Amino acid sequence: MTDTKTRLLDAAEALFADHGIAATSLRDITTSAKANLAAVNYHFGGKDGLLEAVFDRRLRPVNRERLALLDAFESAAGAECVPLEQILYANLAPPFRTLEEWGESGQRFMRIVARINADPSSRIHEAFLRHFDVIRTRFLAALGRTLPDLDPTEVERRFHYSLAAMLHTFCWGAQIDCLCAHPSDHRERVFTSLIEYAVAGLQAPRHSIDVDEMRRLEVEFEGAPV
Amino acid sequence: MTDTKTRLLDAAEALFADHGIAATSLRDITTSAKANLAAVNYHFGGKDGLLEAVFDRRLRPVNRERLALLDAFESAAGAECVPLEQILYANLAPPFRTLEEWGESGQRFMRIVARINADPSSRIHEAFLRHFDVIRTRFLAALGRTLPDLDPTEVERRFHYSLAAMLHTFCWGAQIDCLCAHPSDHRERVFTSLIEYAVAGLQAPRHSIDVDEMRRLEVEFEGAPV
DNA sequence: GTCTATAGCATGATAGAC
DNA sequence: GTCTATCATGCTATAGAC
Repeated sequence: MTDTKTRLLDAAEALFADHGIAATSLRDITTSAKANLAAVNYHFGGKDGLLEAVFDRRLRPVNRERLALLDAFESAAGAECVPLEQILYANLAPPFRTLEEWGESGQRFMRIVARINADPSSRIHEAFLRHFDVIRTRFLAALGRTLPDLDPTEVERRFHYSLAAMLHTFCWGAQIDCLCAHPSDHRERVFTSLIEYAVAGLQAPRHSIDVDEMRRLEVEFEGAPV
Repeated sequence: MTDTKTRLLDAAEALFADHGIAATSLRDITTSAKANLAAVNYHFGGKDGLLEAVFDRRLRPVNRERLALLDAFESAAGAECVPLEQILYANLAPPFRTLEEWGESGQRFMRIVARINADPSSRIHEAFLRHFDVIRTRFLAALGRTLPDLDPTEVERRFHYSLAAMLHTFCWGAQIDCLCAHPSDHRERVFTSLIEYAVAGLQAPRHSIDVDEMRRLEVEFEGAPV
């Protein structure tokens, strides 16, 4: 039998992911972990501490690996800028590897991450964001070097779009048909698909679309029978 | 004074968005709405009914407008396929318009949508998804016609990436510096930025990246000093 | 370090007067 | 349609035995 602390973390991770964080009570967790109700307060100081410990445990190694990968690619590039696909690979490969190595548990964890990310009102949201401070800075810098002609504001926007696509995939991967149509090579395909999409998006030419023209088209058809 | 039902909807929308759904009690809502505690059960049958009514109220007109726009562009295209940017415009313009027309209230609503979307365990999640059944089918069909050479599975994946970028923007728009650096023309810029990014992403060439090569590069640097 | 027991409070829902 | 009053349940957190 693993120790109480680990059993609590495992149980909390599973329940938070499956039923939501707010909907999961300490009773649910301690019952599932076959631990005592008071154990949570003893080991983690409360529910918030437990939640923080849950994502600390997995997020820390993932983000360390992300930085290591970016370092490696930057070394390989020397004075050149790092190719876009390598920057995205450095960002995506570690969580995907976690998904594989941790199995069900990894999938559940990613769903928790997606949920906290979408809920800025969560009390631990700030602590959550702090995990990404360095990541954000380093990856934005790398992207800026590779896309020198793009307004830094626009670089940041597009970086966020790419992160959103990734998080959405982790959150929905198990449920959207198209994302798991072929279970065997599923993850590998999605991984490649995400990078291809984001590389193209990040490189999108500016002023390539004419919004006003579509507005005109829209007005033309206003009041047309629906 | 507006009627109780509307006041309850307004109060619930604001509180759900600002503090989260689970963290908002019926007491918070009825107090804020200057209504009686029992009013929620009378008008909506309970908390879930209220939540469903909250997003029904705004989602229905937005999705109706989406379909109307797509219809208009398909009419304009005749036998041709609808250009990608028009399909994305039809999907994006209605929620952006809502954001403008409803002001603060619209922003809050979008945050609720993003939150429910990221939380598949919510009891009303199924009801939520039903709002998008027709949208999903119609837009996927249009995309498939415009991208005939792309595997339908891949079309669906990329459609999801694009939706994710949009939702993420609605959820974070007010908080990420880069998304609101220039308040005056902020929304117009983000709107255009999103379409440019998604159009490029949807058109991404397949097999344009070599994952294995990056894996080799990674192994080469394995164990390098971090 | 783990347990039992319980304090102290907030919750969603409802019954029934008006 | 709106109110008051209350029920039954669930919650987190803690005190104190072992």
